[in-house]
Amino acid sequence: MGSAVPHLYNAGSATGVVMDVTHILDPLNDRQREAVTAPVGPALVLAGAGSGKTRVLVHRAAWLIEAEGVSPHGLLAVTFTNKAASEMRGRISELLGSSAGAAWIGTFHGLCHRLLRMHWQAAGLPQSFQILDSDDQQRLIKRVIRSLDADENRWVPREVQWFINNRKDEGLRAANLHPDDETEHEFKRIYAAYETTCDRAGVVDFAELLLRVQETLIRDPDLLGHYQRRFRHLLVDEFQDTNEIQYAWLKLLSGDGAQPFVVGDDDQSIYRWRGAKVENLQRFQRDFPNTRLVRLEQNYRSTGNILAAANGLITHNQGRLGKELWTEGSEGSPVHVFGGFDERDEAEFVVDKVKAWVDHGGRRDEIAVLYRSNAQSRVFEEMFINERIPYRVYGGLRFFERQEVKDALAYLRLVQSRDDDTSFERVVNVPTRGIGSRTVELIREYARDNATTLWRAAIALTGGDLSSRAANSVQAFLSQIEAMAVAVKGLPMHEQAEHVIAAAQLEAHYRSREKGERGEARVENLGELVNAARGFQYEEEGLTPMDAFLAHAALEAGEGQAAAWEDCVQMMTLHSAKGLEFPVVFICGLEDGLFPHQRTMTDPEGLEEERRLFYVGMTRAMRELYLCYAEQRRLHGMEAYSEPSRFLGEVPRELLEEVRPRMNVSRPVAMRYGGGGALAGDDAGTGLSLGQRVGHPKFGEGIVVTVEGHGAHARVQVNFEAEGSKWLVLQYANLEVL
DNA sequence: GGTCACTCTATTTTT
DNA sequence: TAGAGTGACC
Repeated sequence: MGSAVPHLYNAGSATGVVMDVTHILDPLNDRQREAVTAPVGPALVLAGAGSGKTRVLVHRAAWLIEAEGVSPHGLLAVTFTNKAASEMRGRISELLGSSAGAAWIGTFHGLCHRLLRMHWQAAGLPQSFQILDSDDQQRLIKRVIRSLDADENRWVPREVQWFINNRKDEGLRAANLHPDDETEHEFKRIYAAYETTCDRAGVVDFAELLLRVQETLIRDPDLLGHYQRRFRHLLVDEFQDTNEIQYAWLKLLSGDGAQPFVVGDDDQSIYRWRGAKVENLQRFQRDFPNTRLVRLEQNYRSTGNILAAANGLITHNQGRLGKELWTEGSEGSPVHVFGGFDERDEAEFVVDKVKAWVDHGGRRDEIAVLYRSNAQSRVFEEMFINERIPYRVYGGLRFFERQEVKDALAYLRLVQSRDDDTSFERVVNVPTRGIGSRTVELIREYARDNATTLWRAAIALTGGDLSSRAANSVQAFLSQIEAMAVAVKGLPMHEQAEHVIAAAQLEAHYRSREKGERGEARVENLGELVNAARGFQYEEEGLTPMDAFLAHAALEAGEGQAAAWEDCVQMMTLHSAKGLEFPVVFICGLEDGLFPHQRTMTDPEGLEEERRLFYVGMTRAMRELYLCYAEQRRLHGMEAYSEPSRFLGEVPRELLEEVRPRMNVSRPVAMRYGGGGALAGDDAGTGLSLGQRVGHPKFGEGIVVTVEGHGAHARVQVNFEAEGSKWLVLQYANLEVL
């Protein structure tokens, strides 16, 4: 890697000063250096897992500033998560020995938010616009559906939300849609009504942040020109995860002059389901014809065997850009495979290995247990608790998403922006103050009929059509918010939060509603919220501290779990493991139907994404990788039997080592997960196929929904017309093919 | 307006 | 199995 001779560089034509850039180049290998020092111009770095992707980005930024004489002011670096953004900022400053201050470094959403705050007028937003998180968004959509008298059973809020966000991610407004059928028509109608409601209330959802910026820049060529001239250097992390609008946004900002430097890995694209377009990697090369392509394939993380196993697996995917990881390190141990009897057996195995690791002087936080879906964590948690092994589960409810925190925030938001319907609705009757569903319904109706917000509707109604009792309650609520606004004016933020929480009597509310620990925990969280407000540092200009804090709460929902002070086993889904590394990794629940997940197995693209997910999981491991499955597993309260994951059969067999092969398995080990497994729709030697109509002597007629296993051991799931869905062992079922 | 019992459903997740 | 959501009832 590094050389003893200092690297000198003629720093940018402007300065003519010769800089010592040793600290930037020394820690890099040849490929990384090639990427970092690429001539100013579009560049695409295909960075395999563990190949130093972040390092390249960070060093590129430093290189541009120190060697090319680029002002940090002209630098824009984009990531997907707040964590990645702050890491990048920190590392760049560290490398520069000074702050990267003027550079814009942040998430797509964070940067767009910043632009909207600066140019709220151009964007057509109220100055105090508020941000909806997905929970707020879903509630609002639900309300919109009701207000349209659409059938809630047919138009499921979740699905509508999905639809709207997908359209926005594609850059499409309701007005841009041309529905072909009734369903699409209705979606469009709801979308349009949702847009109107958001505009009226001055609220913006996540996807809107991007779309609104995009539209504003297109509408205002001066503004666009300004930013195009300013940001000549764009750095993008995790490029394979960009969606349509993010790509369009980058391209727009690039204009003719900017030099995007993007880093990504098509093999780690695991977010297609939420709109990410791997194709953007190829599109980039087409759209920026002189793109310099650099591949980073040297891996600094895993042993040779682990890499070979991962490489072997991923070759089963079609249409890859092509990349093969290698290492100068040792081969290490083989990849261990464990087949448990059931999920408890699987968990016990992990427990044993954890204990052994710790007994040999290892730390628990060097171990990660990865699984496909969150529900799988339970067995491990129970087992870890029994065995007194500290653990930490990632994911789950985040601080700013907690009910009590959101209630308090809603008060603060109302104080800030009276028209925020989402917040109004949330707290009109929390704590209960005699404003029942009937009254709220009247307010909604009035708001809808008069095209106004709930707040204004409430004001209008107190002087009119409400019963005197209801009118009094509503009036009391309105006055209370106004009083809060007055009382809070000019106070430091944490005192504002304190005041609002006290005035709304939220503590008493939670204490009385949930006795004992749960209620107490909520009260504590309210205290934490005050602390968060106290410690909040804001640097954005042109925005009140409170607006900044509220935006922060929405954009950065906080940690999933309290920070682990103890040395804990790390547990998380494969998705959340991306970007992390651990000496010891367990990938659990490797069974067909669970991983690859049932719902992806019928779709070849979905299956490839699952395979990439497995690849991501494997490449998290530095030294020891355990692949585990269970033959039988309790799922949704029912016992289910399944075959080991087809992916196991795609890992070169010579790299695998069976741990404690089960004695009662008659098939030879090599046959257990051979040859890629049966594809869905295959009859797997049972003579039955999915969708087949069958008759049963007792249950009548039905349709085969699932086929598992082979020959006489096979089990089928049949959806009977009369009896519903049943699992049957083929050997005894006496099914008649119809 | 609050409680209880019943039904329904059941990836992955950041912002 | 468990959690959310709903509707009936007090």
